Amino acid sequence: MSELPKQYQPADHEQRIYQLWEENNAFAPAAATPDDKPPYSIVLPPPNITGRLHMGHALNGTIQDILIRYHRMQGHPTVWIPGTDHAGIATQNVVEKQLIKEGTDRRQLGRAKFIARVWQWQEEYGHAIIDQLKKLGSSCDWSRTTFTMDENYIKAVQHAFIAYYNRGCIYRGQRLVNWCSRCASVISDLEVVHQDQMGTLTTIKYPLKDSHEFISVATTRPETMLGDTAVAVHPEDKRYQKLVGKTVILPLAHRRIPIIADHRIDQEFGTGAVKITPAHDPLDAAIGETHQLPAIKIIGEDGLITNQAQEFSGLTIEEARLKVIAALRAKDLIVDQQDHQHSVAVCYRCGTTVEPLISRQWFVAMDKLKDVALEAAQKDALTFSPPRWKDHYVNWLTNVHDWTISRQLWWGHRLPVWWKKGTRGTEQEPGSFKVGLESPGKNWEQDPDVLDTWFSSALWPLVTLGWPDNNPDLQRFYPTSVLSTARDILYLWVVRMVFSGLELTRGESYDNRDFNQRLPFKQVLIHPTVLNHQGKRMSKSLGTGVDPLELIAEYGADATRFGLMYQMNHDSQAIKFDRPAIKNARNFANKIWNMARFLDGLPDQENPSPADQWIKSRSAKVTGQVTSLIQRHQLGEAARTLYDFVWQDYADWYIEILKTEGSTKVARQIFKNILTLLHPFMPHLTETLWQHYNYEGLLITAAWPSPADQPDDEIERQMISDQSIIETVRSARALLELPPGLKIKLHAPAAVISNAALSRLTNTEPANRPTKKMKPFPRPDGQPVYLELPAEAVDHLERAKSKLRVELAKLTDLLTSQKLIVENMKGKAPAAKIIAKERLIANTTQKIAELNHSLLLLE
RNA sequence: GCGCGUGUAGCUCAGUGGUUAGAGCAUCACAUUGACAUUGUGGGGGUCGAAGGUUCGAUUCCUUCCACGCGCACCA
Repeated sequence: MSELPKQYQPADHEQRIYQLWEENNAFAPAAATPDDKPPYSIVLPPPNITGRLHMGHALNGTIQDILIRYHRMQGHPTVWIPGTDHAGIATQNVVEKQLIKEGTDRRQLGRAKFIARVWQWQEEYGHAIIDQLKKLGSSCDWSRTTFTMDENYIKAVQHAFIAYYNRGCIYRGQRLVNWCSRCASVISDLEVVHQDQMGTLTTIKYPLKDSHEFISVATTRPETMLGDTAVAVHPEDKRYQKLVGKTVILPLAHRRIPIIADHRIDQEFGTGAVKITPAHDPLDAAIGETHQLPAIKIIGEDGLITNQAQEFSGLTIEEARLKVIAALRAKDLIVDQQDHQHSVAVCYRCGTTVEPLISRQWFVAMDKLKDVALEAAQKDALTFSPPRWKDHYVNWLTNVHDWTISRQLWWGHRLPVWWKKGTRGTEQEPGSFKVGLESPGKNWEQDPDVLDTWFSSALWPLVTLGWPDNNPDLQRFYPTSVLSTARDILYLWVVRMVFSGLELTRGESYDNRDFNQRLPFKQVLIHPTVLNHQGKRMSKSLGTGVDPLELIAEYGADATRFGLMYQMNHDSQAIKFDRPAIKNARNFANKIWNMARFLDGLPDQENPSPADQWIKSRSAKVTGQVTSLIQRHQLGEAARTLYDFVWQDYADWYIEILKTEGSTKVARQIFKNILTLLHPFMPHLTETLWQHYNYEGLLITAAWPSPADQPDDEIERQMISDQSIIETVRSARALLELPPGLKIKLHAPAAVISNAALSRLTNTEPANRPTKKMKPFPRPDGQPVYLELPAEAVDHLERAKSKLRVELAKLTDLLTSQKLIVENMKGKAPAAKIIAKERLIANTTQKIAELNHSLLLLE
């Protein structure tokens, strides 16, 4: 056995250990299970190829790796499947920016060359984040690494589209959608975020036909009046009831539009009368549908005013707004303009204001898919941790709208849709396409659109396991065991995986799986968001981020992992990142390292002590607790339990006692158990030491311990009592300013710790009985330890006395109030409670007597 | 606007209807040339966000309010 260096230097071991695991194929699932344990599987949420490892990845990676390593050690055939997402818009943006720097753009390049450029980019940079995950120690089965644009993935996506289409779950329709003019694409409702902005609320007079009267409407978007097809009021609005059914002449456009009544109008807002623009506003579209109003599209996909609006045609929205207001003002039709705060829809990728407009797109019909996904949650076949996320899931799915899945981008999955040449986008459109893998023939061309990135991500657990083939992997590892993710993609991704999985594994080809077997995963773990120390979002642009790679370089992967876990509470929504916690975890790693060095240097010693029994009991208890905590996904609590056990019980107490007495065999056995329990949290350090000791095989595939001994509550109680002796002596020594080197006499009866050890830990000499020269110092339970003090210490004795008097006063007050409470309790509280309280009073009374006695002897 | 979460020591967080509310970090004092200064020991530090209510008793349960965070929403 070689000698360990004085400090644990992560950089000297991490890479070497990781290679050792890879060389031994340790990340692959075990083939057979002697005791028939069920398979355990997790799919890694695929990071975007444009991404760089951030704290969220580091946290989620650690959580998943702990679960994977724990189950692997428990003997389950375990697999963690990694991969990356092609991230349509994000990646296209990155490459487009590159092109702009080169002085060109994608349109000049053309579609085929542009796609080639994206692939080139992907090959060069797309694996960066995977390499970074390895640095964390992630034990993914890299042989299964999947990219959402792999050949088989592309096939699977098309297969899914076709299956959905054939079952009526995908349709092409003309509807109001969100248009991002910068991305030049439609985006789904979930890709829109709302931002509060200051704008202007303009009130405009609309003249009534055959009258000199007006009806005034308020709007933040005057330019859309060009597309108005009605004015709406609330049916019960007394101001307008007599106008309902009349006609107004729409200024500028000179069209006749009706005044209608609809209960969705808010009488309180503005003038209570609203202009209705069905082609460019969601509420107006809904009202338009009810009242069968025409929709006039006055804003096009290019973000410019269409030729539906004569002299405004070709203007940008801002230009049109100014021109409309000027024209209205010229006709004296503006009543007033006020500052107004309202929320504006913007694209979550680029922040561009989203334009609602009517467009023909492809949609997933959610009505057909949501019910079974809801049922899964309601019947708890799918569970959430923390459980409150179930409500969010149910609520969102209950109110879900159809999902717009086509995108007018170039980078992504092409739709398996074929058009008769020249028919797409024309009035003859319906019926002029076919859906299928192959082109129907010469005169057909493939739809140029691509699918929403989330459409392919939604198939992730399926395709990574071989779907659409019902192959052995799918049979073995599907449904996966848990899905761990951040909350911000619950709707974008998690929900969509659930209904996709449920729908696409139906039927004979999949052994007529029942409902539970069709879910992509059984449990959803929503981990906290890592915020910076001020509780603000970590953001690269604001410079408020912490780079996990930098932490790994400075403190090591294990410290980064353990420090994160130590801070985490799985039920809370945030972690305010605390760098000292990572440093502390680094110190912890070093502490363990030095415990190993100490054991290495320790000659074998069989000098049995009750302390051996005590540490065995503690170890057994902690083994049980940690197992149960991991099982319940309470990883933060598990880390803290281990930390306390290792540093306090094992290092500070047991090893210190071992310097006097005890069994090195027991010490080594417990240390081995510690390495095993700690392995999921600190894999490199523990494996390094495991190899150092030449233990059998690799720790990564070693068996998870079950408690080797019965916890012994009695000995643990005795040990706590013994510890209080030592603490009381140390406290007294500090209080009386006794020189640390000075040996004094001590009398105190200990049960677990021998006199020799006691003597060493307190720097005292044992005395068999209290002599007259000895002074009593009460322990927390009131029982005294006796110390024989040197002459100079007696000067400080007054301190001990006054401390004791303060303590006595407090206890006397406590006793009085306790007696009062128990009087009040009589006849009101349950008998058992009263008895417990009375016992407490007896204890307090006895303790007061003990302290009084001590005080008397001190005087 | 509706909903969810959080508020406990200087900081980050545990915890509990009933004894004197805990930990880590930070801080202060002391120690240390044999596992470890990435160490050890001891100390100081909190009217548990505010106000009401339920209860013999509330930091804990309920209500309201305040602050912060996060969702959802068709406020034209």
